[in-house]
Amino acid sequence: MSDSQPELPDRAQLMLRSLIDRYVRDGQPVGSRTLARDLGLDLSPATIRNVMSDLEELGFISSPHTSAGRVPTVQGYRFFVDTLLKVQPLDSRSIEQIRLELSLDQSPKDLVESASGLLSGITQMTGVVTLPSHEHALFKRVEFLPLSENRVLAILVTGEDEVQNRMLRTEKLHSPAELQQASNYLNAMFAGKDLAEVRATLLHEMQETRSSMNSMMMTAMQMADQVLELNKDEDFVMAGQTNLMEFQELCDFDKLRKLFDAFNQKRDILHLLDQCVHSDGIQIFIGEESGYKMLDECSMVTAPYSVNGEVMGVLGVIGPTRMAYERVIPIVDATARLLGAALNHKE
Amino acid sequence: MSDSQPELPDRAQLMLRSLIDRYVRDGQPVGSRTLARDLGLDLSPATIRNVMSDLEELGFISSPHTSAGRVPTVQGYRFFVDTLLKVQPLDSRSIEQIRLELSLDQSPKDLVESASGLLSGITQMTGVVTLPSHEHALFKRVEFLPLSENRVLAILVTGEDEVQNRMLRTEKLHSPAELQQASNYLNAMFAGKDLAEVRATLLHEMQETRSSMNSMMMTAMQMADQVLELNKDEDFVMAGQTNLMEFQELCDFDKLRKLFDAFNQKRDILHLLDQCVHSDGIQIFIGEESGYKMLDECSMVTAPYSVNGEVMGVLGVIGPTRMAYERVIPIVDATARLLGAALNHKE
DNA sequence: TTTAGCACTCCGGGAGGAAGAGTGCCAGCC
DNA sequence: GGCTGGCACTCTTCCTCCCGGAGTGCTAAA
Repeated sequence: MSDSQPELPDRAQLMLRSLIDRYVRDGQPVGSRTLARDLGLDLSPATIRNVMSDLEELGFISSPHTSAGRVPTVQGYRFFVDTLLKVQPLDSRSIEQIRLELSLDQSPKDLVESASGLLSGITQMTGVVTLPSHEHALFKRVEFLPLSENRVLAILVTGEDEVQNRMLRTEKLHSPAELQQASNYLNAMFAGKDLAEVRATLLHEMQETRSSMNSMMMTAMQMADQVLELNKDEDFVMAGQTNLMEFQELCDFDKLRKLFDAFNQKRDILHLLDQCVHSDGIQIFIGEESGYKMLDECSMVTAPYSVNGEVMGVLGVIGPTRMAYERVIPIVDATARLLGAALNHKE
Repeated sequence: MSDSQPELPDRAQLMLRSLIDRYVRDGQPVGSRTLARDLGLDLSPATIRNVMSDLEELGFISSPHTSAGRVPTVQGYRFFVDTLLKVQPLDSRSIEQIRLELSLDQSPKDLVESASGLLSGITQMTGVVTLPSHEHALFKRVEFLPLSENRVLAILVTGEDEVQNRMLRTEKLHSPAELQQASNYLNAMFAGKDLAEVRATLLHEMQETRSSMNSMMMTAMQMADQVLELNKDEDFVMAGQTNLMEFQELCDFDKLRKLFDAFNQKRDILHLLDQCVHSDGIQIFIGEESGYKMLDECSMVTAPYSVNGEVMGVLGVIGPTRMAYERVIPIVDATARLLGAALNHKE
């Protein structure tokens, strides 16, 4: 499949390109006459029809019914995106707009909100941004505060003063002094280390040196383990869901409902975004490619964003399959870079 | 107006009631024949028509067009809700379901999520619950953690171990010992007091005794003030927005979009909910009564929920004007009580 | 290889008509 | 005076039919 059409004639490529352009703009099936005009070459509709027929044979376009022009198929979009598309960099004005918006003094959480707002605002589709992962943040310190009964509040400070708290339930009551000792011990041991590494060390230590640990160390270890355990919960932020209601191809209450439900559920979307974390660079799911029915008529363009070379999360845009990929891709790309940069200034 | 029809004949009331019942069930304009059958009395459609004509005159019902039966107006619903409705308590099975769901060990935030989920699940409409106000929580203790530069992390523990943190920026660097001193001072001074009261005392002290304070006290006061300052942000949680897509009367993309946008915006909804905080008991906005265009075809049934007699927030249901008020009201009512109770167990 | 011509197909919209639902009003009945 | 049957009228909804437009595929010729 991958190399059975390495030599799709230039003219056919040009036509596919032109057809997609046109279809993206109008949302109407494109006929041979229209295409002939758009193309600018001096070809008659009849000629165009022949080539279109070839393109249909190859599965790049299809017609909704006998007399209705052609529409790109998923494979058509795929070919277009993979080999026809030349992504031009985003114009500097838009870049400045994004940079400006993200340069305001904001917490990481707010930055992420801004980014998704920007994505949806600029593209008029739905923006989505995962919260930055803490997995590889640096352990700075941990403090334990005794609460009532056998509950302890753990405060974990990471990286450049990101704070998380966890409520722990301990088996026995600990005095403030004990807790202080435990945190001192942990802080001395782990300060400046990568959280994932801390966790690994922790597990290892608890297995290997269990017998030789005194009870304070043991307590400290167990509590630290509890603190880090919950550290993997992922989440994302969305904006502009309702923008999707403006696209006729999605104007079906049933489909739309399934889509919105999936947005609220978060699970499936999260799973999809997860798949994009490790594809360094732009990742695109077109229509059914995502594997989720509710996204059958949608595409998703994503890019990971990173700080200091470490991937922190993913952001992207969800819209109808018929979207202006060459416009969306640079937007997503730029936003990812600029969000990374903005987060870096924080850290 | 209010007493020009104190004496709407019983039969007319019965008919209005019956008509609304029917309309709520079917969503179709109700004709005289149908109503005659529903009513059970031995009256001919012609008689019914006469009374309907009166009800129309009074503004309680109206007909979409000449030959289409009648539909309740907002005033019709209002009259129904205010004087015709007898709210029967919720059946014990549903109550148990709610109680059970809310009795799981959850944080207040999770409880609120559960409550809105329950509201939307049971009613098949949209559930909304404000987060419990912290304004009158009890001050338990505060801790300050020095971070880098001149930033300090303040941890405020209230009530029964609710934790909030705030990042403070202080003018000068404080040593850990100073911070410890400050928190000791504040904890000794305010433990067990109401947050609002703490705030008031704080402001008062800072004005009155400024000159006689030593710098440590001053610092402590200022930081405490900063901590409490941000304590008023309100927010709510929604569930089941998409349920509204199942109602034909809302199946207009434009209206639906405006509605969903308002849900995401939060501002207007929050404002509406705010109005319901102090109406002790069920509050109902029918159609345009809310004053917001996007809710013109919707109604909202709310009830405040409280802990120990102190109102903590509001919850409610948003659905089409044509909703089964006598079913929804007890659900909202019961959920409010049970949420209050569940939060009380926490506190 | 390209093109003009032609027959064919299918969608969309408008016209027309029939059926159904409901109304208002009137005249008669209890 | 209230209730009822009857009747004419209105308005929506749905179906069908039909036509025009758009676009196709095929063929034959340049």
